[in-house]
Amino acid sequence: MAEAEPIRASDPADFDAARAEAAALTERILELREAYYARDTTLVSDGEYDALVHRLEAIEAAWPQLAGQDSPTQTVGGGGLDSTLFAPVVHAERMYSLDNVFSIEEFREWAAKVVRDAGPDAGVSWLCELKIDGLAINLRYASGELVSAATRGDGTTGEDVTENVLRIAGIPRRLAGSGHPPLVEVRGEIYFPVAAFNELNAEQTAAGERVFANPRNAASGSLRQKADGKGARGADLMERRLSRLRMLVHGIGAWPDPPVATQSEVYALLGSWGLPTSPNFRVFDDVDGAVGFIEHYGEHRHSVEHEIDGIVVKVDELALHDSLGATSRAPRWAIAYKYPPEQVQTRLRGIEIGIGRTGRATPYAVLEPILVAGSVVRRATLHNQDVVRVKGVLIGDMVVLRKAGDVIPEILGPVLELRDGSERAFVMPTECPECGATLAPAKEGDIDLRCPNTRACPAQVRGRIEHIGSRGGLDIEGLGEASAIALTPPYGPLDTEAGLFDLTIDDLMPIEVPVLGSGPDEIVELEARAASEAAEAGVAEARFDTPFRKVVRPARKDAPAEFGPSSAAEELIVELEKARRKDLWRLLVSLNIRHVGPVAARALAAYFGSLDAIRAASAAELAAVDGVGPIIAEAVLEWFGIDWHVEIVERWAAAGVQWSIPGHPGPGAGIEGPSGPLSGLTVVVTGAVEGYTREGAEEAVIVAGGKPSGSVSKKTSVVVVGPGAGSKEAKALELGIPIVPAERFQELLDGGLSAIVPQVE
DNA sequence: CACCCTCGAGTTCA
DNA sequence: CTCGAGGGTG
Repeated sequence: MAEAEPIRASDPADFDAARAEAAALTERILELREAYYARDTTLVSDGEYDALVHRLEAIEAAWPQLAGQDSPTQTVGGGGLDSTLFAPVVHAERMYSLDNVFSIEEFREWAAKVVRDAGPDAGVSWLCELKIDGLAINLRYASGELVSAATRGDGTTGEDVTENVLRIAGIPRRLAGSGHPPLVEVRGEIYFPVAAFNELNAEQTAAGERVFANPRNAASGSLRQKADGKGARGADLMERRLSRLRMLVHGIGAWPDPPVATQSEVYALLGSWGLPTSPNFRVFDDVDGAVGFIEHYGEHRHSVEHEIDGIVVKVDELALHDSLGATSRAPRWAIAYKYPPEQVQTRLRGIEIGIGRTGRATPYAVLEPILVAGSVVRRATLHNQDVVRVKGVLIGDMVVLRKAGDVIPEILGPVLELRDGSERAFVMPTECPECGATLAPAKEGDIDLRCPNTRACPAQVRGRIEHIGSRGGLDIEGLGEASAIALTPPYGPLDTEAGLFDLTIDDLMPIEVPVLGSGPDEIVELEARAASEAAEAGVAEARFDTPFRKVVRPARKDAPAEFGPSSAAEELIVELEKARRKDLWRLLVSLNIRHVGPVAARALAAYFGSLDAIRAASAAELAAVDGVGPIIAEAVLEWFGIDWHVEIVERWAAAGVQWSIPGHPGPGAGIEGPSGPLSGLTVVVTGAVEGYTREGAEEAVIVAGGKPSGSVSKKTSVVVVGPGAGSKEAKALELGIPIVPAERFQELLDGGLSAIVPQVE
């Protein structure tokens, strides 16, 4: 294996260097290939040629936006494709590739040059369309009949995939209308819709097959399948894959004198022939319009059914195409603006275990840091040991990484081609990395392993305390992840949450945590680093942060420094004081009873009115509450059966926590929510609503008598949509559910749906 | 008993 | 955000 130089994607300064090197490599490889295939000349050894290709692959792995379908790593001779399987087809007119730009600045430079070259009198308009991440295809029609469908290949010669293309929905064998030219080539892109691509990869994973790195590879792989001795299962699978492909056309070739003057008219013509054209294109007569288009789709890449890896900008006037001409590779009248990639490859350095607040052991991937969709990712969850096995990743693998829903990093699978034998399998540890207890399944046959040391495992105590402070719990400002770390062993005094409300400023002041970074599982590493740094500097001790203490008076030469509480410490004590009288349901959530989150807790609190009543209830009485079934009832009973749990309740009560709803008439009463303008309505709030936090908006819905919900379904009555809304708005439209703009949220709260509906389209 | 909702839990980074 | 699983309903 040609072990390439380490390449870092996070350094933008390196990008230009990588791009230049990739261009040079591409040129050299194509030159060697041309000599080999066309002139039967071997200029370098096979080994040297392979080294060049590997180097290019390594660069493309680090900067996927450099890997286009015309890269030598993608075309004949690069990926070990067996081109003999498909008959070669010589395109009637050469299929060009496009030059790329990677910034608005470069795009403007290109546009300025086009305007200059077009001449002073030419009015240039810009046709902008989405660059589909798919596979370029050339359809040849003779007098309206499809005679062949071929891949792009090297631009001159492609592969005949007519058989398979004919099974793709929407590609006509015979063009609609009449007056077709004796010969025309229609250029387009075959692609996998994103939803189908995700399904396909899930199926591949389940079947133990390799995942496709991107929709382009998936489209290519599907289209190159051969119907042969694979049996009924193979044929069926092939049919299923082909039926999921789609195509959009975006150009013509080999037609010397088309009866149109602009590219946009070409699209209208193609549409009239019954060919699928994209609805998402626009023509602008100034460059700013094109820039706006590029920026718009940069933010809405997921609002179309196919993957977009950029925007193609073409000069609309066909006359200018001729006068501008082309270089040897690409036309001068079109350019591809490439967005940064959302799917990348990086090295899997290791797999470690995290312990959650319920004790569940979760393996997560430690990755070579890499830039994906706008942020540097270092870790990604692997859920459990089964998922690790199913994904088939080994420690040391290059892995394909993406951000699911643009947020959560997800490992899709290993890049098998880049294995060199040094990778090793992950072995699930048998001991809790935080407390050393033996991990075991909670029940016979469970996949998840758990740390059984519920009471004392520092990771679990820390997790529970963080949960208590969270928005869905007691919502204590100043009690987040960092404070939870500081308050629990090995740094703080809380070995369980029972003592939370007994904390005083004096307890907080002595706390010290290692100064570097944050994050529970990095602590060990950080301590080591802090210690070694301290040793190097000749200091006796590692450097520590004191989150709850600050120097009040600087030390004079011979006097010791004086300390006082930090504002964080004072805030925490004040917030804890306030928390003692928060709603009963919040206190219930804070007990960390399994399956009891904000919703179940609200139901229980409203029905019973006090913790004593809940504690006194039988399983049947608990399950009588709407939204509570046998499992939750059993979890509640079990929770109260454990001594140290009861101790939490008692110590909190002794510290002034109010375990009841004042004025509640007793069990069984008070099940009616407040009635108001929104009675009986289920309301989903998505995006930003001015004047409200998400929590606050939900609270407001409850006060108005409505039921807030996080997901849109048939049962949803109305969806409030603010700026930044995502898939929920689309879902609401799909289901025909009324949508209310955020500005009118207040009207909705005051007057109910009837105040809004007559004015909603 | 087979659905379809909804809820809970885990999760990443700025 | 996504997954899996609890709970309610036809």
